[in-house]
Amino acid sequence: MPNRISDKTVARLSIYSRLLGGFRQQGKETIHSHDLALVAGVTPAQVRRDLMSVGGMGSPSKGYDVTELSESIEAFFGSQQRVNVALIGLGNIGRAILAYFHGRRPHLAIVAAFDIDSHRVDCVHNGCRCYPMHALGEIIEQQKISVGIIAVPVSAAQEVADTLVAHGIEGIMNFAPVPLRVPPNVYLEQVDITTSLETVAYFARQHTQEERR
Amino acid sequence: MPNRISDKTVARLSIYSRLLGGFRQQGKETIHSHDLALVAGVTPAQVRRDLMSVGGMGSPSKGYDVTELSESIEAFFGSQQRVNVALIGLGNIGRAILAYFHGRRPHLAIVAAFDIDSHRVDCVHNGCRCYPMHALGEIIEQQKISVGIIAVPVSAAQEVADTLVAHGIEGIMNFAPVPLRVPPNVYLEQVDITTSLETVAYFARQHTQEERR
DNA sequence: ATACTATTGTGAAATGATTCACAGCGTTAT
DNA sequence: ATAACGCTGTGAATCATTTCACAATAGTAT
Ligand SMILES: NC(=O)c1ccc[n+]([C@@H]2O[C@H](COP(=O)([O-])OP(=O)(O)OC[C@H]3O[C@@H](n4cnc5c(N)ncnc54)[C@H](O)[C@@H]3O)[C@@H](O)[C@H]2O)c1
Ligand SMILES: NC(=O)c1ccc[n+]([C@@H]2O[C@H](COP(=O)([O-])OP(=O)(O)OC[C@H]3O[C@@H](n4cnc5c(N)ncnc54)[C@H](O)[C@@H]3O)[C@@H](O)[C@H]2O)c1
Repeated sequence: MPNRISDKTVARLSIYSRLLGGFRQQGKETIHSHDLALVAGVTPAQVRRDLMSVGGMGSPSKGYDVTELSESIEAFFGSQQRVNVALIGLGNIGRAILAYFHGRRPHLAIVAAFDIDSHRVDCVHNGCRCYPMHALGEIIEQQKISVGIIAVPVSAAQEVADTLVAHGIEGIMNFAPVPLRVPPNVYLEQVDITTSLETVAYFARQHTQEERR
Repeated sequence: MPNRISDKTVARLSIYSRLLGGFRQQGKETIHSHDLALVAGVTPAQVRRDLMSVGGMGSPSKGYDVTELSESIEAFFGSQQRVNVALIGLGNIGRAILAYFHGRRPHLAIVAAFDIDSHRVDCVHNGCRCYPMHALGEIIEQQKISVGIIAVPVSAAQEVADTLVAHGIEGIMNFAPVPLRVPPNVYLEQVDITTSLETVAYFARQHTQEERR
């Protein structure tokens, strides 16, 4: 593969896509890199660079066609083919995520939840059934699930990851604050909220000190 | 300031700190960059680079003293001075976060929550009282709050951010999937879970295609 | 003591991401 | 028509981050 697209670019394309959806609804027909950059909080040059990845088809002095661009990015994300997601761990954060994603993106849906707690198993939250852990392999295969969200305690996270990998999962979003080991052919996204908050606290203090100078 | 420490390094230091805490508890006295790198999922060279920022005091063939290093990083994060955090929006994700951070880090605590919903106001969740929005300025000043977590709907996020900034907040962690505009002296961390999941789904599919080659 | 080994700390090189800057080109005005 | 404008697409430059590679060094064995 000659030019691989970086994860940063992919993340920004997702943001552009969401913003373009808004512009589309409010009837805006064209948009300039400058305007998209402003609302996305990036530079115009970066918008243009990123849009090259999806074959940026803008016109000078008219900018980009909102509908066309929106559809190009959707196509880039493969909206034609559905990605099914499993959620492991229906605790506080698991339930919040399930509620949040319910019915949001048609091509990207949480289709099954799993937990070891027998009180949670067999309940249906937001149109999604919770299965016992031993059903994991069977359901992943049946429902063609390719992405897993890990929302279990730290102590269980690596074991759950191993199980997911063993059943052929190709991407994992992990909320447990522990670095997971997965094979290189599985894409891993760590969402470490503790670390993020600690980083914010650190730089917040830095700013204060700089002002004092 | 000659050498500013990057946000990436700060985030990794937070991870090292947490891992070192574990090693400390289990009585490990020294650790090598290689071992810390393994559990943190980074390279040994990166660990050593990062530790230079906190004045890395390792010894050849003995490695780093776990207790000493742990305390150095804690000091780097300023554990002597408490950082007080406000949470705006006590919905699904707000409550999950409140439950999660309750009593976890002594020097970094959510001390007040805010919501416009009168049903939520005045309740106490996990030892944290929920105040009405109009009390924001007063409580921020009283409790010396310097960091805000935004967990309100997209439509209200920018307005809440502006209010926080107006009351002197210095760092914001934003869960609403919309890029916020804040002045450059306020540190902003976007936690965009939708975008993260979309990125995972994209690269998961990529991996599949590469395997097919 | 002395030699040997394994690991740190860190310049220097490599890699990756962002920004600059401008040629080329629709669009609009005249 | 033609000129003038302002924006896109992109090569090149800059900036940031990671990795390499090795001299310096503390511990260990002989
Ligand atoms: N709540 C938050 O805001 C938050 C923030 C950051 C990180 N996290 C992390 O997310 C994870 C979950 O947090 P939470 O607050 O939802 O915790 P929780 O205790 O409310 O939920 C954990 C769930 O996982 C289930 N579980 C435990 N072991 C399991 C296993 N082996 N297999 C399957 N399910 C299992 C439990 O039954 C429970 O339902 C933790 O690792 C936590 O550190 C949570
Ligand atoms: N739940 C998730 O897993 C999840 C994931 C990613 C992002 N988010 C984002 O986090 C935010 C909150 O999500 P949620 O699921 O908790 O939603 P929610 O509707 O459950 O909670 C929102 C809360 O904010 C309060 N609120 C609304 N307007 C307000 C205002 N102007 N000032 C103060 N409080 C106000 C509401 O009363 C409510 O309690 C949303 O922007 C959502 O997109 C949530």
